[in-house]
Amino acid sequence: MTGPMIEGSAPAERGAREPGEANGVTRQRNEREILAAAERVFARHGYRGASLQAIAEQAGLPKSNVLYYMGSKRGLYVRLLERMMERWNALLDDISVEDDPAEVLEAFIRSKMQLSRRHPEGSRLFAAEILGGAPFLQEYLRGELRDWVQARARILEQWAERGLMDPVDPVWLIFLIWSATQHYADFEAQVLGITGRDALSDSDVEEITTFLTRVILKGAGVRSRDAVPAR
Amino acid sequence: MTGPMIEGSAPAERGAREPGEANGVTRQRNEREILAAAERVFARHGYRGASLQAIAEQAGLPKSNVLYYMGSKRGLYVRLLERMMERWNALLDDISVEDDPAEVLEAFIRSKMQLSRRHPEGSRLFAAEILGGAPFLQEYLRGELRDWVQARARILEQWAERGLMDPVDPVWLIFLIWSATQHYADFEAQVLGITGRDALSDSDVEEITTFLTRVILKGAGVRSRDAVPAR
DNA sequence: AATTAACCTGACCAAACGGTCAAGAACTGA
DNA sequence: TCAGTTCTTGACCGTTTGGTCAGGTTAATT
Repeated sequence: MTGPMIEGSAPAERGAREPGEANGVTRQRNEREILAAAERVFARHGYRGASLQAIAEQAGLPKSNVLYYMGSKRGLYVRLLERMMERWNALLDDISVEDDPAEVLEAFIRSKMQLSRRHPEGSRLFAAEILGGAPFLQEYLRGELRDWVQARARILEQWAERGLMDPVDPVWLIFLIWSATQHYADFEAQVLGITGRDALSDSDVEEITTFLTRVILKGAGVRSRDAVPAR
Repeated sequence: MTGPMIEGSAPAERGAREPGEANGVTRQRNEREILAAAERVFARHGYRGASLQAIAEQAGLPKSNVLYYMGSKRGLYVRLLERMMERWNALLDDISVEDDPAEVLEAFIRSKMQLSRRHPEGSRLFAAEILGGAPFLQEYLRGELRDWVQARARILEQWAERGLMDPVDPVWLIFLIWSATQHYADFEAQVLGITGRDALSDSDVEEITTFLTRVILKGAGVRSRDAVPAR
């Protein structure tokens, strides 16, 4: 465990950076290809089940080349997790008690849904990590993410106190939104199998988002500050 | 692919069965131990990531013995999936349009929640299988399970027509219940990390069940046939 | 006491695993 | 042109993988 959570995560500060661009360009292209391939393979098979050989093949490179850029399997995996956490942290970063509950909750559902849709592999990678007991993310869960949830829970509580929504447990409510949206990435195979679709279209996603917004907001008794119940 | 979904699943029809009971007892005990250990390991690492060595260690047996009883890794995995599907199929097997929507939906949420609680490893095993693209369960999803969902969706639609609930898409509603309940098994590590608990107690589960029932039923506009809004 | 079936397991196998390394190819700025 | 860096990759290493097998122990049946 030589530096967990950081290991192979700072590709910028190594060697010279100024020398033109060409080598930087090559590195960028290959790293992008490797990260994309690795995200798919890790998402599908989990950390242990993924093989560098499979990742290399999907990236169209020899295995040695993957190790040249990423250092180790562990480092590659950690780097993917960190990238996904960054995407997650960008979500709903600034909300306050003064905001409109309906607007905020709809924005939360909508942006979470889009995160699952834009990065389905990353979403599944995260799910696989948690499913396996979160060996790499335990600190993050008990620290950063916990604070994130607690802060938003407090706001929900204050909304409830002001009568803007029912006095439901805010943490359970956040988990409800979380699971409902996460489901469409993680359980995609099940959703497609049951609905008989090949893929979810944009309009499917829009329909599901509207459905979730309506049911969850109504279920939590959210009253919009303006009488308009969200477009 | 020599006989998918069936392979190692009929241990009864082999050799003699009548000869007393002692050998049958040994077999039962060892198989139980192996299945339990395998469920844990497969749930944690997925099919590819799980090793027979790890399973054998957890079961307290040499690797050869595991193979003696289970034949192959594939067969063992399939057998676990089938066992989990049986548990699932026992859920909410007989409902009709004449039933009370509130009662049925609460029973669904409650029994699904208990399934996740009673068999968390099996639940995670199933999740890992779906997460990996459901290579072993595709037929099941597109067949049996699809029919199961469609049948229940039709009943929900009829309830909506009779004005017993809002005209929401019944399939999305089933997925919502599914994801919300599944979450507490699959994302247990996250739930515990964020809430700062060591484990979910019975009363936690009861509280969550009540919360989910209230929010989802209210959100779907379910009106109990009797005016009583579910105990 | 002898037979037979069930159970047990260490030794072994080819393949795949993550990772190392040296040697060369390709491109860089001077 | 040339030194210097980055990039590329096949060969290789020790370990682990799923699976086989022969030879053994144990226990019920005759």
